[in-house]
Amino acid sequence: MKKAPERLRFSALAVDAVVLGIVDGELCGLVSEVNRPPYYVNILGFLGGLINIEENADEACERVLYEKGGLKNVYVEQLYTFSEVERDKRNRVISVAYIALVRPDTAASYKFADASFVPLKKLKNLAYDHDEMLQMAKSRLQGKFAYTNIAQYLLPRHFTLSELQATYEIVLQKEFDKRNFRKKVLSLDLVKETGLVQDGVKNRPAALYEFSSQKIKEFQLLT
Amino acid sequence: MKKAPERLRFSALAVDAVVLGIVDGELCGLVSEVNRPPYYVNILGFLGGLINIEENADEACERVLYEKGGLKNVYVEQLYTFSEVERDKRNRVISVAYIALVRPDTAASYKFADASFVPLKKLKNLAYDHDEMLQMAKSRLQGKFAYTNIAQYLLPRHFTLSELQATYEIVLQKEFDKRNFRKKVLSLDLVKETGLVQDGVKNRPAALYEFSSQKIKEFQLLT
DNA sequence: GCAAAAGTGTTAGGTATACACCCATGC
DNA sequence: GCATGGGTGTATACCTAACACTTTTGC
Repeated sequence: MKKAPERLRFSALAVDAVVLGIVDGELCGLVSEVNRPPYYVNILGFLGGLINIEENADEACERVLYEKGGLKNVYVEQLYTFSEVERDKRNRVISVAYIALVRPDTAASYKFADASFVPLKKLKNLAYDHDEMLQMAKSRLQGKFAYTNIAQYLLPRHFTLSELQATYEIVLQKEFDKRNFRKKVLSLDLVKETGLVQDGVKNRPAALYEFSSQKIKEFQLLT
Repeated sequence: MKKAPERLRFSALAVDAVVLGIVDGELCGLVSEVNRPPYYVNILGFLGGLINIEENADEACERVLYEKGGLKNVYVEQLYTFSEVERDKRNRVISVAYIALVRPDTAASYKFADASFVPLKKLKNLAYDHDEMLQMAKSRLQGKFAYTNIAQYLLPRHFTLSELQATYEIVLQKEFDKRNFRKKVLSLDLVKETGLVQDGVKNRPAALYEFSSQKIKEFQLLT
């Protein structure tokens, strides 16, 4: 593979990953300290890194998630490409942004370098154009929650219907009626019983469910 | 604005535009001959071009649409970024793809260099990864038709409800009941009457409507 | 008066919403 | 036995889907 001719190669290419997960009932984003003097110091930003010559953007994202976040096998999807000329004040950098979703076990016990999960409502004044990235990631997630089974990537493999409902309520910022919610997810075949029940809880143990399909599938709106 | 350091600048950056419009009751894409020996000869592809150092991807797309397609003031939205290492066999090129929509007057009388509107079902074996781009553009358009007022960009400013219905049927490849369709679009306030009627038709003239909002707005699903 | 497309209402079935109490378990 | 969250049914309003005939115009 040849490089492009010199005059056409003015920009670096990066990926940024908006990693989302639920911690203590709140939707959180994974951020770390950005330290790029003189413009970006004492400021938070999402994980990001440059694309290498031998990889595509998806592969770069996967690598960055592992190298900078210690994350492997997480759900990712491309979000949007940010290309404002001055989006990085130091150099021209075009960034392909991704959304990644992690399950609660990963998010709750997260420990890697200086990266940490911070509730979205505390994520303001991030580095570069990461505020905009976050807004877009949030709307995209909410959109997909309504008509796909993407919620599975924010839940453990087995979960109770109350946990599922809580996940929807946290992401969509909206409450659901317990009975109607259950009827809906069951009638859509979104989830199915595992036959297992909770263990070690101090109240009546709930039945454990799993998603019917591991693949992203489209459903009717959960408004 | 400095360029990025040399070792980080291996790729050219391009935009490609999947321009869609309806001609003779068919959804068509705007393609032109690609002539890039030795790999891409006698083959069709969407309009595309390189991003310049002083512009962002949206601006590059707008410029390419004008320079290579003679198009101005058309609706555009970013679709997806294609970054496979070998997507262009000559050089490493990462491309930010866009969807653009043109109104029937533009599409029907289109004439610019060798570009032309070709029905989607005839667009096979396009250059680069443009087949994949087209599939993605088509699904995106169908998705947005179902829950936004994006249809306005494929219609004239004033249109009859039958034309609106035909547009939905062409894009979604699905027939609607005339009475139910009308009830739906009116109850959603998707469109409103202009008070005008058709002129010069040899049957009963239909009332002309316009979209209630010029901005992209979300609605309930038109399934 | 005929051809062509416009325009219009009703019914039935299904989906969405609102709402309150009993159940199983651990302590 | 009490505190905690689990689990369940019904009635109503609303929305969707199916369906056919009359109206207006140009020629």
